[in-house]
Amino acid sequence: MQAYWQDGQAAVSLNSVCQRAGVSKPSLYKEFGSEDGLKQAVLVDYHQMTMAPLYELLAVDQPFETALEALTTYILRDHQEYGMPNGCLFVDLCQCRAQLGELTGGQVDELRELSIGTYAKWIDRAKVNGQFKLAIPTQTAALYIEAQIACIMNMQRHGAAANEANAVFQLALSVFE
Amino acid sequence: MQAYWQDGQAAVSLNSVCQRAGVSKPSLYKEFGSEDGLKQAVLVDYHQMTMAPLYELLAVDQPFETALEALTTYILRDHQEYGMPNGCLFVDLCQCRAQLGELTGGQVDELRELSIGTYAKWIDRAKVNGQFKLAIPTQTAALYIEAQIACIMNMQRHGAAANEANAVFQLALSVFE
DNA sequence: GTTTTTTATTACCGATTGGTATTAAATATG
DNA sequence: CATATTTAATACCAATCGGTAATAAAAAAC
Repeated sequence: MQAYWQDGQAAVSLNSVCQRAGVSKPSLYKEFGSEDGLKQAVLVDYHQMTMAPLYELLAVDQPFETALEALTTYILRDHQEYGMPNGCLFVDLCQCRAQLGELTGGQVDELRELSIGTYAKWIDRAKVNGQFKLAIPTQTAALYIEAQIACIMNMQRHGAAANEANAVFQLALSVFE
Repeated sequence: MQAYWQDGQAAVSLNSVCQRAGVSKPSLYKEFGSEDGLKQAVLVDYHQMTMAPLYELLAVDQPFETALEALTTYILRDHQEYGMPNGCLFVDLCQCRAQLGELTGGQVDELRELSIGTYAKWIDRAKVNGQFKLAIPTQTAALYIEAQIACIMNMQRHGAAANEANAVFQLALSVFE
């Protein structure tokens, strides 16, 4: 996960993974079956570690504005502080969707649906509570949030200054205020 | 250019380029020196064809709102109609910046500066004319525009429905209204 | 303590990568 | 027409890719 996250999934070979993990190639194949299987397993782990917490955050019953702030704080937290590479492994995988194997590709699709569905539910709740004032379809808003998160993850990974990325993200989310 | 644009620069080998172009490998090397040289040349061409027109659009002396509409129209035009692949070759290269060679990487940096600089000049002009009301640094706004364009190009390339991508982009640019 | 069974390693597979030396074809010169 | 010169294609290079068969080491069973 560390290697894929840090160097970009497409730039990391199986050989280098084995070398880095101090594991022989047949051992890795015994465990994951194929490169595709490894990537899928990594993605599931990554999702559990870094994305699931965000969904829980949005499931909490609190004012839309408060949740929006919590989301912003979570997304813009300094990865380095937690010993994590910049950027987002999931975003990286989404962008290379066409080059992925069956397992990883399917997992990506599944998690994208989950992601957008979570945003949509959150927004629908806010609409019911009268806290979401914008007159746009829920789906559009959900896609917008997903896109903006991906956008900022790309900026962070590309090495953009933290304050610049933060400013861009806050500007993007200001449409909801 | 067609191959890189359509399939993603990283997924296209030199061999396949030669095969596709009906050119032998030594001939290609005579012309471009290396894969790095080919990609740089492709990028320069791509920029001239699809990005330079946008800059010219922003250089025209017209109200900010009008230019914003022109920008939106240009960005959201249907690529298929013009026989172009979806997405943006430049955005693709930016996202793989770390994996690029010296020539292509340098060219990417140069064109990114040009791109952001162009947006910044446009916004500064709008500020002087009192047409840009938002109280944010020019650099932030320029980065924001670049990010939103990249964002929508990614959506288009990923196969998002045109109306969804359009809605997201228009929502993003609505912060300037 | 010897034999079986499991575990993990080395060494290899064909395919493909970017890149070139060598050779054949075509053009220009005499 | 024959020779020199340029142009381009075939055939090859080492390195690396994902993946696996053969084999050595360790653990379990007797």
